[in-house]
Amino acid sequence: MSEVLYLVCMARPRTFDRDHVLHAAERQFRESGYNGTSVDDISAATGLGRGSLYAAFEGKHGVLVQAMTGYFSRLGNVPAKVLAGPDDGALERLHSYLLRAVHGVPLADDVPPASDRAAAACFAGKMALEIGASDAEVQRIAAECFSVLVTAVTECVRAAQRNGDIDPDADAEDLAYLLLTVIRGTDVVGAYGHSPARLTQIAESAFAVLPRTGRR
Amino acid sequence: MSEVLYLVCMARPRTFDRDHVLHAAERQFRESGYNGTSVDDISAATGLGRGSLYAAFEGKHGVLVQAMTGYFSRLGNVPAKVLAGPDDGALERLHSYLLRAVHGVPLADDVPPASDRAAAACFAGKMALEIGASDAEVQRIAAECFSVLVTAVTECVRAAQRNGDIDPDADAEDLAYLLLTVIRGTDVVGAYGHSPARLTQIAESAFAVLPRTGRR
DNA sequence: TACGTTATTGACTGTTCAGTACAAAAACGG
DNA sequence: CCGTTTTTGTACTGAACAGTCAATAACGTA
Repeated sequence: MSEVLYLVCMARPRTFDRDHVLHAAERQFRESGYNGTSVDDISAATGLGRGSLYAAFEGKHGVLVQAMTGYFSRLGNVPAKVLAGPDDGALERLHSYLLRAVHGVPLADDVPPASDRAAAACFAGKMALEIGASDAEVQRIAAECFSVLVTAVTECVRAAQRNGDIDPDADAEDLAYLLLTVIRGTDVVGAYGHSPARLTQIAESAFAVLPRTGRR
Repeated sequence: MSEVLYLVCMARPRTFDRDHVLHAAERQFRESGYNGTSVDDISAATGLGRGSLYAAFEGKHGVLVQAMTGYFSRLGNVPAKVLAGPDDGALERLHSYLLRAVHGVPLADDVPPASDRAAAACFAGKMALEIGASDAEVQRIAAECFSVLVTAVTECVRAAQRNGDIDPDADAEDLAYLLLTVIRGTDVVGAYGHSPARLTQIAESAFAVLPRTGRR
């Protein structure tokens, strides 16, 4: 055969932006859930044909996994960034984070406050609750997302403790788990149809009950 | 014809127990979600043929709605019963309820502590999060479940306030929403794969941060 | 301009889906 | 034992499903 080893040879470049496609798929999964979304839905939402989808990712499940990974790498470090800073303002950063988080998770700088409820809930959490019990990989990614949040919030609580705002006897990690459980809980409560004002109130209550220094 | 008007004539009675069937369907929906459950799955889980299913309920969606309604009427009044009582023990009842709720919602008297995680999460909450955004009826039923919980917990918080255990200046309903948000949140956190011990810790933390009388 | 390579496209496959139709069987009062 | 009504299981239907594939298009290189 005349195979002359064309080692350096460019082929047709892909015309879509990978991250953009995964983000569109994420929106679709958010809206309809995993089992409620068909490959055609993904195809329509992303503009990619079925063939391209199977070539670039690995079928429906591959799209989900990579969309979750993309979600994580896009927003996973936002809370840490938002919560980091001098001990002085730690409590206020925690307060501000809580209020924002219940309305549209790790808000990126440019992302609007949350178009609707479905877009606000934690993507990883929603997928974990739907299929995490029977999909170890999904559960793993979701757990990783949450773990990063726990670390960031714990660190901020510790900062507030150092600054004398939060009771130094309290376990910082326990408080972090509590606050993040509240945030995840608002995803469910929001799904019941409660108003944003109610969710804000819940976040304020959670902040208000934090054990402050010198109160007892 | 020889139609002699047999007006009074009993026909074949159904052999299955309606509530039992709906409970089995609930377990299936819990395990696989709504969109992840096929009518054949329901048929297998309940032991009923398709014909009987469509005759007794109204297709898949009808089974879900009636299973949720059954869930509500089966367990909806349990929290109120568990939380009701003299002001004296209100705080302890709240404590006990919190601890039990995170491991397997409105525990009935005979129901074991929760076979697995999927069985522990609130059925209404899980369905609401999966399809509530596009299914008004499901959202309505779920919201009704939650509303009853809020009422029961609020009442218990008020009792604890009257007894001097909880800060009387705190808004009882706000605290109830907060506690219930924590409970719902543990459904999500549990889906991440966290241990029951962790969920217990979260519940204990939530209880510990409740504003007590005379602390400030 | 011709070639190798990869992306894209849309049609195709066999399967599974929700819902319907229907015949057979079962259980009751008479 | 009979007539009636309901249950019950099965077979069917058209649509939707996930996944595959061959043909075509677009590129850098020679």
